[in-house]
Amino acid sequence: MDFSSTALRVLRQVADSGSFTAAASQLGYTQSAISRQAAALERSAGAVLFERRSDGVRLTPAGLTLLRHARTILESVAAAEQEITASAAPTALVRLGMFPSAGAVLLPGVLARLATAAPHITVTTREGTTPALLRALRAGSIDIAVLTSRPPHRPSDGESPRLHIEPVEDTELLLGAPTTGLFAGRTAVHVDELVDAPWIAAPSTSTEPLLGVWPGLPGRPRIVHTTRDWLTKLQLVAGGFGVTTIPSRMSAVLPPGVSALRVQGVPQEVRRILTARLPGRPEPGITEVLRAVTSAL
Amino acid sequence: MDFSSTALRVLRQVADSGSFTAAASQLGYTQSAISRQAAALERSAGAVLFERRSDGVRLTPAGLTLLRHARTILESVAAAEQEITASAAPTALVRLGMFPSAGAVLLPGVLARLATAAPHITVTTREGTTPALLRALRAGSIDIAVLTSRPPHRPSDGESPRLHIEPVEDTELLLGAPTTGLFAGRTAVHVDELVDAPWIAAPSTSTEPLLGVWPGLPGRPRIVHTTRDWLTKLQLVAGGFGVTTIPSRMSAVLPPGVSALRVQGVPQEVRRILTARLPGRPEPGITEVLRAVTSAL
DNA sequence: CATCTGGTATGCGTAGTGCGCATGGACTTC
DNA sequence: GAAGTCCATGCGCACTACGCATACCAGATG
Repeated sequence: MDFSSTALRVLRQVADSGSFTAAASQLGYTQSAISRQAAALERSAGAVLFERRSDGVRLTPAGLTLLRHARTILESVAAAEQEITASAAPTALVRLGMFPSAGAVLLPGVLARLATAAPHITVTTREGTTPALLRALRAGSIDIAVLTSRPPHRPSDGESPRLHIEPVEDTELLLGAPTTGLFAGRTAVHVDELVDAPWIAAPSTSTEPLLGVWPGLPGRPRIVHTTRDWLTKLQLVAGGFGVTTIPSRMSAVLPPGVSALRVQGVPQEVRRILTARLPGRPEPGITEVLRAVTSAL
Repeated sequence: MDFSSTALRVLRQVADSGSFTAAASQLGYTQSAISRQAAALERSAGAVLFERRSDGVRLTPAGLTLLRHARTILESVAAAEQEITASAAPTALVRLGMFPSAGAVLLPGVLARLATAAPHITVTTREGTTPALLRALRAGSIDIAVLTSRPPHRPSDGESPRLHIEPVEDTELLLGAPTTGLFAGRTAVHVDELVDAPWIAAPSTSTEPLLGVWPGLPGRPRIVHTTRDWLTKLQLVAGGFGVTTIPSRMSAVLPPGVSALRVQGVPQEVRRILTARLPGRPEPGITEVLRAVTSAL
């Protein structure tokens, strides 16, 4: 019989929320994850803890028993956390989440700016997709999310609490192509030249609009490599193995052998960079970091 | 900040034992595992908890703080366990650990015997290597270990507590070969016929004496397939893709196409089957299962 | 009844974690 | 300095956690 504190938190939240789905959105997980956590908890407790009903979940007697202990355990955990972190250095911590290419193109600028403007702030970062970052934000595991969106820039999702969203900059999607070869010496290409191009894309989950390939091309694109890592992508392009899309700000950090080209013959592809945070008055450190993100661009 | 109860148990045991190594053997882990658990615990607590000294480990102030809370948390966990299992059915549970091929050749017999002789006993089983089973036994996560040993049958390991070990049966190692083909119609082979045979072995960790290949053959054996699974092994043999060693008791459950042959020209290879349990007077359920194991053979 | 709208379970694929094995470095003891 | 402690760590493997997509189920609504 072995419990992790996350499992106990799940139990508590399910008890408080009355359903797996609600608990999931409170905790920043998907419903699937909560369902499995619940099943695992029952397995490790050796008893049925949840009574699944058509309108949600209620705790069985065994579940209520465990809940009682879970609350005291979680209190102890919180107390321990309190005591231990109290003795540590009191530097302000801001947890930043951002879309993957932000790490290369704007994180260094943000950190550099903060190092002089607000050296007492410690920034930790993590990467993620837009939905993952929004979940993390609502769950309180990050303080700021740096996102991209494509037009039309509707308010991302309709869940509550409404997030405080602020546009930072509109940027243009460009084509990353080998400096030598087919497009050598050019500064732009026509979209018709791309229909049969070999693309280097991100692994897609069939739900996302296929990152890395120019949007709206007719037919099925010819994807020759897939990788999540930007350095890999760019080195593949430099090696002449394909082309990929790049945000315009990334042209500042392209390795030798890769050129950024505009694409003509179609309307500009605009990507908006924006920040999201929970509503209400932010802590001063968060404001400081938001300012650094805005001005680093 | 997220703690699993195993991590807290590790903390407590390290505090009580005074070293990672001692805690490891108490808890049935390797030293390596404890070292990593400790590092992970420090990472998740965000503080240095252990002071590594040349003669062991002592807790830092932060470690002592967490230890205090860990004890109360573990008490709550134990209390929860108590309450929940108290309301469950009071069937005796015996946890059996055994070497891999025992599952096929003797577990069915043991369970059948128990079903009539002691139907109130619930038996759970797991497989493992001899050292893993001995660790589990000492750690209290299994009640009985069913092991094999090869001569000389020395007392397995010298650690304390001394285990209560009882031989069950001596059995002979045989050769599993395709019924048709090179050895068709034979009941025995000479060891010289095996020097260039294609072997189907278990994946070896270079520390074990290479299971599945006849021991003591000159030269390096020609291993054509490796698998841990007995059914796979036997089906490969049946298909004529190689030969392997089998314990003599398994000849009762060989699939069609596989024959068990004696090996001549060398002394019999004897494998002893034995049971191990912690010393002292065993619970009645354990005695019952031990008796079933002995008499099922 | 058909359908829709809440809910939970589950197959699948992937990234991450836990752990054993082997080894290496630091320190103590003889 | 040789041997015996101890802890840390690279490697490989199996397992787990989780997200996505989908299936399924019960009650409300047409």
